[in-house]
Amino acid sequence: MDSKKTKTFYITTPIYYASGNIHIGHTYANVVADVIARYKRIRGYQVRFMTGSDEHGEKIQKKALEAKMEPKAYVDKIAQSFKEVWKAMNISYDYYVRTTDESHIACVKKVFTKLLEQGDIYLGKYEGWYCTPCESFFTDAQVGEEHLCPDCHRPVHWEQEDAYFLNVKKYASDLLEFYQQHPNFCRQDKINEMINTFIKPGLDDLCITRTSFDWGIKIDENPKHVVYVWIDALLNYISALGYLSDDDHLMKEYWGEDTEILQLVGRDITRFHVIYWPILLKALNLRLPDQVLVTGLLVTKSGVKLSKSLGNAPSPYPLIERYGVDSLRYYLAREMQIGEDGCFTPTQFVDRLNADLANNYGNLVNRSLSMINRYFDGVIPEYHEPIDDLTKKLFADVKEKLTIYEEKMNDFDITMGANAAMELIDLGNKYFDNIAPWTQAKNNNIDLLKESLYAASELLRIGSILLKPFMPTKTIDALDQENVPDSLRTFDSIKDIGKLGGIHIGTLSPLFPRLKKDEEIKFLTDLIDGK
RNA sequence: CGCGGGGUGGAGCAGUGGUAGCUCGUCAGGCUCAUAACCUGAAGGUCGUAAGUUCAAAUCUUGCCCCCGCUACCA
Repeated sequence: MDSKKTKTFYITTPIYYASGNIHIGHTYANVVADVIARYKRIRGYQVRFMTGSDEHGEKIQKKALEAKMEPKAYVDKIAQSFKEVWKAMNISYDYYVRTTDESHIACVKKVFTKLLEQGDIYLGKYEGWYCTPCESFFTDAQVGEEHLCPDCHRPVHWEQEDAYFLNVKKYASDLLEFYQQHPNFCRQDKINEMINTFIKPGLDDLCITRTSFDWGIKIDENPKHVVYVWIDALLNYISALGYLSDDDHLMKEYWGEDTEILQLVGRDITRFHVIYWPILLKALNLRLPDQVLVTGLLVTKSGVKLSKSLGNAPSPYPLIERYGVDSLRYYLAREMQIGEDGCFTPTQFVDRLNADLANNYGNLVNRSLSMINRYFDGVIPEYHEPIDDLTKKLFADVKEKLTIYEEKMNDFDITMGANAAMELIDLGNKYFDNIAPWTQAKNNNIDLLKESLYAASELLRIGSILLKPFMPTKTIDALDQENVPDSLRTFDSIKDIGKLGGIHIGTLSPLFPRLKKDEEIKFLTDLIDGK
């Protein structure tokens, strides 16, 4: 059925601003992307998964100054620290893009020149309320009626400077048409919000250069101008594919018409990815992504966004050390409803890990394999067609959950995908209770004992395969304990029921130790309240 | 009337016309293979509020109250 050509899939995360440390809010988006990337890979896609860092701008220049470092040295350090987090989080990105990469800089300059030549960029005046001591422009809303600087509270004055603008007005109608023709481009409520708030009142041309600082990409045509964040950061998605470079084979491969392109963005940067980025692509006569998936943000209980500047977001490291990376990944993927804001709370964290991972998945692995040890000296019984109705029903139910899992995952609803996998595992607990293998053993009903433990072995194998994208290491651990051969660990092998008989299982150890609720809540609360 | 999302048992959510459901928590029972786990059952909701449409509304209409996000060059 499948075409001979391998399907390609390009997935990107936001690139994070290199001004501080990564916190769990950032890790959330990358976990979502990683789960999707891993899922696509096991479904046979040729995947390119990219993340990176945005390393230019005034703020970074200031930060570097404070740290008494050259900006480049400063961002080198930050980028390195980001990569370390992604390594610790098991983020399987294929490429890490930095906006200070030579190739990126070259691409941005070429794009600027191209757009200037074709008339989509022009030189104009940028106007706004200017605070001289802060060297910053502010909007009407920011300065308020008093016309005071929102940072230092001193008076601001109306000021203008030369700046280049991107002619976005010209593309507004094209964009609206695109939205209409591609209802899956982005969630409809977000699109409506964008249309009503920004497009309908009339889009203003976007100011894309600054002269007030110089840590950025200087344009060849007028080097006192540096490219401001929009054009610089957004282009990462294609500069990293070699757009306009001598070697653009990746661009052809992953930004071609046949590629499925998924871009993850946080809700806070929706506008740039749903309005300006598509316009930029249209101006460059390039295709648009298939979908911009807006993920929610992690917020505190009172609804405040977790952020670097507020300092209210824990680092992922203590969580990884204490609970293991897979637990954190699972929690983020499962607890946060994708697309909705989610709230990191100690109670929910502990409850979720105990309920799903320790009590359900981990415990089922343990109890199933323990029985195989106890009753069959660690050898999985041979398969035969199920005789007992309960076993028949179990296999039917497994199939049903599997279908739901696929549906949800194909829609990138990883929250419900994880849920379906967990429900599949949970079938095993009810099945055991109904069959009561321990009773069958006492009654010497060996056939049913064998049938039930074989069924459980398959259930664990399938469940572990489904959970692989979420928990790449613990699922391997589970499959190792069951000693499943590599050939039966692939997604495609899920349908190969009946091949586990005769396997001598491995050494058992609890996958996820049950957490002591009070202790862990205290630990987590202290962590959030500031170390 | 700026735009949009939302108010469902203790917590988090599903549910777009026809006996109000899920997960966690709580309580009671069961089981003993397992990580004090697992299974079963129970308690607990007038579905923000007021009115309307309908044989029938959490679900449609309208008013009101409350929470949240966005409101433009702040990543």
